[in-house]
Amino acid sequence: MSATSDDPIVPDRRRPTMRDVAARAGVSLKTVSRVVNDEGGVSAELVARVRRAIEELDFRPNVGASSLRRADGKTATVGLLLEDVANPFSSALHRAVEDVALPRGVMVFSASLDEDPHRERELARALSARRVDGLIIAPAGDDQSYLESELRSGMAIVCVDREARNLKVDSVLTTNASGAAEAVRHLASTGHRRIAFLGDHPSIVTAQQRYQGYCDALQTLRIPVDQAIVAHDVGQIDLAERTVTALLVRPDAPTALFTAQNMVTIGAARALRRLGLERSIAMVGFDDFLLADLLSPGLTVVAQDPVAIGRTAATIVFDRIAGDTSPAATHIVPTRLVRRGSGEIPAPID
Amino acid sequence: MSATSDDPIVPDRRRPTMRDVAARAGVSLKTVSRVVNDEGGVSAELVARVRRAIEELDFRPNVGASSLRRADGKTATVGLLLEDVANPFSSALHRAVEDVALPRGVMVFSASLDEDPHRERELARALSARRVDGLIIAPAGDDQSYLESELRSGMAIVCVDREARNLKVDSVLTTNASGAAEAVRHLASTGHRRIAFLGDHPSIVTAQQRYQGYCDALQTLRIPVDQAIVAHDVGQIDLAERTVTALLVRPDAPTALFTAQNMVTIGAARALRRLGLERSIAMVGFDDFLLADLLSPGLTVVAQDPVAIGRTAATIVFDRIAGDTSPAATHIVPTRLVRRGSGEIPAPID
DNA sequence: CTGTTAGCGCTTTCAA
DNA sequence: TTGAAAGCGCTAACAG
Repeated sequence: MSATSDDPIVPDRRRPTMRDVAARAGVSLKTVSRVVNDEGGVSAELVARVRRAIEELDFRPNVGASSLRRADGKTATVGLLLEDVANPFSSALHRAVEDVALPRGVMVFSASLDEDPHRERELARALSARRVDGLIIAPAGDDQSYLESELRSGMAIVCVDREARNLKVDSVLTTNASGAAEAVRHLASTGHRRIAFLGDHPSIVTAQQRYQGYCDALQTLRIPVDQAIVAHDVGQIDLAERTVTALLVRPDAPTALFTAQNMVTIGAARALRRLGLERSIAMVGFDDFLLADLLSPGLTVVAQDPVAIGRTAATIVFDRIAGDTSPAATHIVPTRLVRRGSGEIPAPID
Repeated sequence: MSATSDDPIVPDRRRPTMRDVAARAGVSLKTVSRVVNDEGGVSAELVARVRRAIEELDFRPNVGASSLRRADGKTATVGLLLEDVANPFSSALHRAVEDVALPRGVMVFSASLDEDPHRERELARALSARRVDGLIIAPAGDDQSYLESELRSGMAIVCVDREARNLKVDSVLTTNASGAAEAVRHLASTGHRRIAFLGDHPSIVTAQQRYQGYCDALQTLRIPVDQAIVAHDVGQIDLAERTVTALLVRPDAPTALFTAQNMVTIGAARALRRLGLERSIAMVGFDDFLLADLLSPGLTVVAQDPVAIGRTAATIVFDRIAGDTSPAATHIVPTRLVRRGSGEIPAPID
């Protein structure tokens, strides 16, 4: 459905430039530049005249042109490459970055990588072509050496969620392994010994680290890892749902689930609900989400802190842009176990 | 926590330019330009030599510089101004815009307005200074005439979710009023006559339109609007929760709720759950969200289609950028009632 | 097919 | 305190 108004949209004006402003104010180009950039050293009267001309012409400085000539070459833009701007983890992180960038007059380019290494390189190239001052990236591929030349030519780069491979840059990470281990120990503390692992594709580093944490915890508890109740690569809701359903009808079904990714957790919750088992099978998910407390039982999770990750990464990027040349460092943002019910269902006594 | 590696990060190289590439390949600047832009009319041998030089130097064209000189002045960037990049509606829309932009080689600047008209103007100005080819905006303020000069100088502008005031541009809107009316009629169809309205601040146009739909439906049903069970400006989860709780302990409490915004719906669901009334009080929310089907009962909603809105808006922007000068039009993306249980609880027989 | 010259809008450098 | 000239990296317009 669509309604149409009357007159066509047609641009009818060339944008005014500093030259136009200068002519109108009866001053030189450089004086306008001084006023626009608050450089000082201009008489009050000329400042007023220039300001008025700017108003009248609706002049907007062209930051592209200014950064071209400027000594430091800064564009006052940064790039943000995330898994998917629409997922809750990414978008919370995005917002945190924005909150650091905007007060500094910096705009952010954002885009989604979809776990596609080729797409990662394309987008990094596109951002490089736009001369972003900084880049915050959650790498999709397993080799970031292609960013070497950006780094050497002065682009500030910080990795979030996953560290860069073959590239020395700052990174801001979650405690994936120890968080996963905590989830498993928590389940074991109420008697569970058959705890299933359901995670994303193991080519994703964080998925691997969470699996590692699962294995570590089981080993400490002297519980053997049983591949029959381990499922990798079930990172989509419906896939996770089907897998959990299949798992639970087995004779030696698990009594507890550790779901190592958001979509997996949701799929598993659906399966439990459909089977009427949500109060019998214990479950802890990795990564929190809105509404997890509204389900019945509430969903126990190991919560990440995407806002802290984004804020930290952005702060580092701007420090680097401002000239910090200290060695690259890794910053860890801890996870937190949030008990809501699903993770506190005890193992059957049998 | 943070771990440090060894060598400091220090830029050591000026970015190569076309001039450098030309020198290395032993050709003129213009030949490099031709190769970079696939203009054709260059011998295979020179193309190869230029390509090699580009590889060796790790040259990246500077789109800022090129757009400065280019006749059409295009920057291959668009701006996206949303309510909050972290909320599900905005971020789904964001992703849809990205999916239209990236295949065309266009990068997107995104930012959040937080319902702040001043912030809207600041950010629009920042995007204008970066010479975005197009702007997709969900207006926060009630006057967009300040964008007039951008429009006249050729920036393609499309509004989403809310229409522009005092500015003739395309807009892509949801059926707010009729969707709300459908929700109310749906509740009335199972006998409800005391249906509460809980919405966002009425200065927000969409909130107003949804309230209008609520009133319209009641009028058609010959049910008087009772301000005692109407609450505006409860757009935060905890506020909505408290308000619903207060509403339900009244002697003449409503038997059904229409919650006109996402956060309101969530707050109301929490209140119902806390009061143990989730199977007694009917409820329909405006705007869908992940997991609404996992609650018990499942949440009945009037679903918007942020992906369709974003895709439509982006397509229009690119048509405009490509030269479409037809009159501004309004495009409507319909809502859809999704029955999941909460909206089908009948009124008590009393 | 290839190259030269000028200039996009701005800041830098230097002179008045 | 003010301004003139040069040039950032690139493409347009024109020659050869």
